[in-house]
Amino acid sequence: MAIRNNNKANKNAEQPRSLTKQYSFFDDVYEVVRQIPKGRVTSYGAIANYLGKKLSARMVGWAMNAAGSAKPKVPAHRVVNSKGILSAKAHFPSMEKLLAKEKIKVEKDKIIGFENLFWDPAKELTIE
DNA sequence: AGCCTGACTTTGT
DNA sequence: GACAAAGCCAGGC
Repeated sequence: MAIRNNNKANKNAEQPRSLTKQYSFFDDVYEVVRQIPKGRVTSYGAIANYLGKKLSARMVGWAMNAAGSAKPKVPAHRVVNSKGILSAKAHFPSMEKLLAKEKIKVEKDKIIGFENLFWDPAKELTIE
């Protein structure tokens, strides 16, 4: 499918995990999510894939759960599942409204023109 | 340490 | 196209 992206050259993530601070895989997720351009969306799988595919898409969703408590705002509303459905809406009801502000049309919890608005970090961010 | 859960994805029936 | 099952790995208890 068009959405899938078996990128394998992303092992060398540019995210420094060292430093004195505690590093979490969550931080990577937040960072990627924040890179999502306004008016565009991506999927959990795409993010997981970008972070190294070793991870699973569930972790991204799990990270989003904590994202609500993240200090910098994380546009979790721009992250949906592979079908373009607002699966996160159940935990983040305001996302539909936020999407509307970005001119993203949603019908029955599904993003209209999802494939067109899809933003794949592994592709768009040009990994090295 | 061990078991359960989860904002997912893919594959098979 | 709808439903079921398995794989995924980090956190919470």
